Amino acid sequence: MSAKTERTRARILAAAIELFVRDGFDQVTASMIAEAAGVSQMTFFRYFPTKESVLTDDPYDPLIARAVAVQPRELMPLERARRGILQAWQQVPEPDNDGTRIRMGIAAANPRLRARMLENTTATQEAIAHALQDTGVEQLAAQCAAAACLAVLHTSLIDWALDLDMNSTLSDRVRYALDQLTITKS
Amino acid sequence: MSAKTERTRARILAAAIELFVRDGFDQVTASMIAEAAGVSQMTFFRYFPTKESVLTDDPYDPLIARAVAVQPRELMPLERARRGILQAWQQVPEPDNDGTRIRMGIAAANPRLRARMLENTTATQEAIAHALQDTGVEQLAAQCAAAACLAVLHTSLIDWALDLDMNSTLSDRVRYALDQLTITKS
DNA sequence: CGAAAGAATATTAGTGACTAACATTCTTTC
DNA sequence: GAAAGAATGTTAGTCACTAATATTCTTTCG
Repeated sequence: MSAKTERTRARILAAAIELFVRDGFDQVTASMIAEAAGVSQMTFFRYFPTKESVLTDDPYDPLIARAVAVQPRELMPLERARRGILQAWQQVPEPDNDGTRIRMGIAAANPRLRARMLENTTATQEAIAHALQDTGVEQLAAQCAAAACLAVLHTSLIDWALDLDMNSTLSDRVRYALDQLTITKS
Repeated sequence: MSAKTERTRARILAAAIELFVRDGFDQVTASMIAEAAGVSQMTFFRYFPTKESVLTDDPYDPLIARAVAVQPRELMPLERARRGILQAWQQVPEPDNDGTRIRMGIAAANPRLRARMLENTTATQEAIAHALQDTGVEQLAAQCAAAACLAVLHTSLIDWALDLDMNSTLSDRVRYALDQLTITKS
């Protein structure tokens, strides 16, 4: 119910990553992963609903919405979303540079997987938008602010995952990326 | 090579839309569309590489990149991308409220299709980002500006497609949405 | 300890989105 | 009006994913 389940899951995930790295995501079939992990194809899909979910399932952030809701109401919607995400992000530990970064790197290199990752942020986007709307922001404005911030967050994640030289930390990039949303035109 | 081809394509498209509207995207198979259009399943895939592409293929944007590249270099990257998209958009005719809007409405209601639409903007995003980088903008900054603008554009398209009351035109919304990216904080 | 309950897994078979290979039927052109 | 070339059909196959049912662990409790 738990110990074995977790071991199996870990085995499948490790086998999948290894094959993806070696042969490329599209060249690897679900059956190949299953065989490498010593389970049946059926079992693979019990642990991961889709082949893509091996890479793109990330239990992102329910706390972002709360951080957005708390921002001062005088600010413009975009600025409130921006600051909320920034604050929420600082409370999250820097992701381990082993697993997460490798998985993100594979996903970042594949357009379909990138789109999938963005799709997974839909819930967060809705949550942010609703938090803004609850304090009087118009619907389209709220959706746009949320979408822009998450797009930028997503972009910085990809940039980090693809930067093999590891020039700076992820949170540095997130901060920098979110700053791009500030137009400081004189 | 042309007359017949176009007629066939139109027949397939019309049949697909009708079935999608009646039964829902996921309930309709490619074979059903083919049969309704009086062609073989093979022929369907010759005209539309994927079932999703019936709805999500939009030859929008090669001109956007050019419009971005032309913007004054003194402006911040985000502002340049924003104005470029805005100008490019104004040169495009308001989409016919029949076909386009119905198709977009179906796509907007389905998370997988929304992701597909976003994926299709990848090329445009790269083009915008490169146009900015060619004038000295840093890579991550350029990518962020492009991603934010396209996310907002995408958001306004969805909003328009799902607004059954048709309160305002698409270009009105695009303008409004892009304006959200301007933080006019004192 | 040992059997019954419950979870995890395997097997088999099927659907639906696509693709490749090849044959066949238009259309066009000279 | 036939030859060249394009569009279409047929057949068969792969791969992601699902449903149903059988089977093998694990656990737990008497």
